[in-house]
Amino acid sequence: MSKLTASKVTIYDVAKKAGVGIGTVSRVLNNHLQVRPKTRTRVLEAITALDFKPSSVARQLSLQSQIRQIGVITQTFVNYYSFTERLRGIQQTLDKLSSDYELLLYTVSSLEHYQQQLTNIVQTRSVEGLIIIDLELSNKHLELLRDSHIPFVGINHLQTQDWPCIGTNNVEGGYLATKYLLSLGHERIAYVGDTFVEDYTHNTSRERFEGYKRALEEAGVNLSEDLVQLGKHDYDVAKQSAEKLLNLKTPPTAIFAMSDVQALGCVAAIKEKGLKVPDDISVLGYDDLDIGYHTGLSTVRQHLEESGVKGIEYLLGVLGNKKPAVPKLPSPKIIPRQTTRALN
Amino acid sequence: MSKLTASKVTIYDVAKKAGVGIGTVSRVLNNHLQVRPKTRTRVLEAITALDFKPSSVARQLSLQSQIRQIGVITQTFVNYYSFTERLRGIQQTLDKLSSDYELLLYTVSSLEHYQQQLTNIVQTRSVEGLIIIDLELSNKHLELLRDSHIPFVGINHLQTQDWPCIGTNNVEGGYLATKYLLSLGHERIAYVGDTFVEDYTHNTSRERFEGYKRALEEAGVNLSEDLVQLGKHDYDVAKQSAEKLLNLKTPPTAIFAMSDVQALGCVAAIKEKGLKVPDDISVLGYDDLDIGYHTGLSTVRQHLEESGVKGIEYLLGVLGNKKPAVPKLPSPKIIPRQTTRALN
DNA sequence: CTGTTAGCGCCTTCAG
DNA sequence: CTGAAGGCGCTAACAG
Repeated sequence: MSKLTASKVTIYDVAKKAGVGIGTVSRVLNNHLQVRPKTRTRVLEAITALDFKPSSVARQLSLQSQIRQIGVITQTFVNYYSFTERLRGIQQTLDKLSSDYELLLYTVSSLEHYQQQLTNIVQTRSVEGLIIIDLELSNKHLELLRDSHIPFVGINHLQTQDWPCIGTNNVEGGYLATKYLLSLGHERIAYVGDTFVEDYTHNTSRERFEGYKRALEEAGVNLSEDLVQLGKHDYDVAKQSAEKLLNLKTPPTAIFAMSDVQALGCVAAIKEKGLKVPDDISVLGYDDLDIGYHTGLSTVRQHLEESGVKGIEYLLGVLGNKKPAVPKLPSPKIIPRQTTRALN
Repeated sequence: MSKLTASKVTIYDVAKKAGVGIGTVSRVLNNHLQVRPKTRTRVLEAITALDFKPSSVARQLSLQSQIRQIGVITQTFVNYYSFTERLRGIQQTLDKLSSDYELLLYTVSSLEHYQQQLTNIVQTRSVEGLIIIDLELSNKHLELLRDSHIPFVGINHLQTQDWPCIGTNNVEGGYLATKYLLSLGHERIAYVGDTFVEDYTHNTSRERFEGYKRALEEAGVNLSEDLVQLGKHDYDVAKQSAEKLLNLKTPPTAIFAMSDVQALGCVAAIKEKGLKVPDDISVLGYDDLDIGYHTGLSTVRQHLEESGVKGIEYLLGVLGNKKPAVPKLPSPKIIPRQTTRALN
């Protein structure tokens, strides 16, 4: 039978209950062995009886030993493959470079949520640095972060804005992808990607589409509306998009999907239709996820894991008062595998 | 030119520099708007000049508002697919059920590291609850955690030990998997899995192998050593294992891999050899990862995401002083897709 | 509007 | 071996 009240139990309560001073309680708590076994047990009993839990905050303040944490903030696990590979880079590098920091994971599911999290982070200062993945930053919140003096870095795209960001150029990636397909002789090239949105998330799909458009223009190929399929970032949705494409009067001979997962959806649709990849239709993904490698998917490498590595390296540099330049990632790169081939 | 010294700057320093009292500094810090704009700016200037960063710890102590965190501890991103799906369940459910907690990610790379992390967690009490994924718990550390009164729950296998654990029965899973292949007429069934180890990680591979063995025995099928290929948990390693199997005098007609990733490695090896899945050889994975779905892999569902959901639900229950029973997961379940078929 | 003061819960001297 | 007292950095309530 323990008390049901949740009111804070402090060492004072424990000391009183055990009939000792708080100093003694503190000593048994920290295993300072100069405590007579008997009193020690008395204290221990009092602790369990009262269900006492020491306050880590008070302890830290007294000890002058702040727990150090680095925050990672991203969307709530939609599109979590690329996030995971980035996180892996972050985690492993953090492990290698410093054992002082713990990783705190923030996820946001809406604009409000995002803003609330940012505000919260700034106010509580629970985190010494922040990595922002796949998310935009409004001027207001940019200022907020700046004022807080909490170092931060974005990961996804090239640094274009006024804040440090690590990633590759999505427009270039889309451009390269499309040029690659063009070079294989394809002209009816479809684009399967996320719906363009103007919200708190980085508009990756639009950027890659821009590159796609530009490459087509340069090649003098008409961009036909019906070859552009936008939808939710999801395997099944992409599969449906591909089905629509296949049902066109003149279906595409190649599909450029803005992510590997979506590309796999397209591949599935094509196979279900009884067609072959790449013999009948080529499919090119984007990301170069591990699963792309595992499935033989042709894709565009955007150096996901490395982006995490560089991101955390940069942040640790700032925190260490070296004034590092914002690192650069290699350009996106075509990785041809077994889902693309030249048009006969 | 800012100071290079890192010695703590406090509000007292700021107050002195700005020629005001600490109360005023606190007020501008917290936007208590009863500050004359002029003094406000003075304070702000002092803050930037001194590069003052308020102590979140002192603030929390004063406000009596502990930041609440839940820890997730696991191996450092080997085998991160299943971990990620579990984490997704944890994260989403936490988001749904409570906005009070943040997720803290611990990863361990060795036994020492693991023990150090646990000790650290217990001592600093930085976390109010702990989810332990794919990791074992020695009696010593079990006691450590118990003494700390930090609620914890394991995720991977069925509760067999003396501590709460959520997961499915791996022996049963291996058994079902093998029985399924037997029912398709296969007898030369290979097992591709992780090397058996006795360390801090949960010995999942051995458990599934146990089930495999049992099913073969029951069916009166001889377990031949050369059909058992153990190695690192890795796509490429599994691929090599499969290559070895294919080079046997009498290769297997079916492969049971202990994970989807390894199963995909086997599939790749078979295809490279010019053989077809499942026409020539059946491959059965384990996990039911999203990528299994994406690739049409036959597999054993172990309810990964749901394990995360139940894990965090349980923990939140304990933290909320309801005394929840340890949740149970549905049994492992065969998910036949396109990589298994009956032997002709 | 602003300076001063009393804690927040714990750890660490310093006496006894 | 143990109790008492000061202080960690900050907030909030209280006088001015």
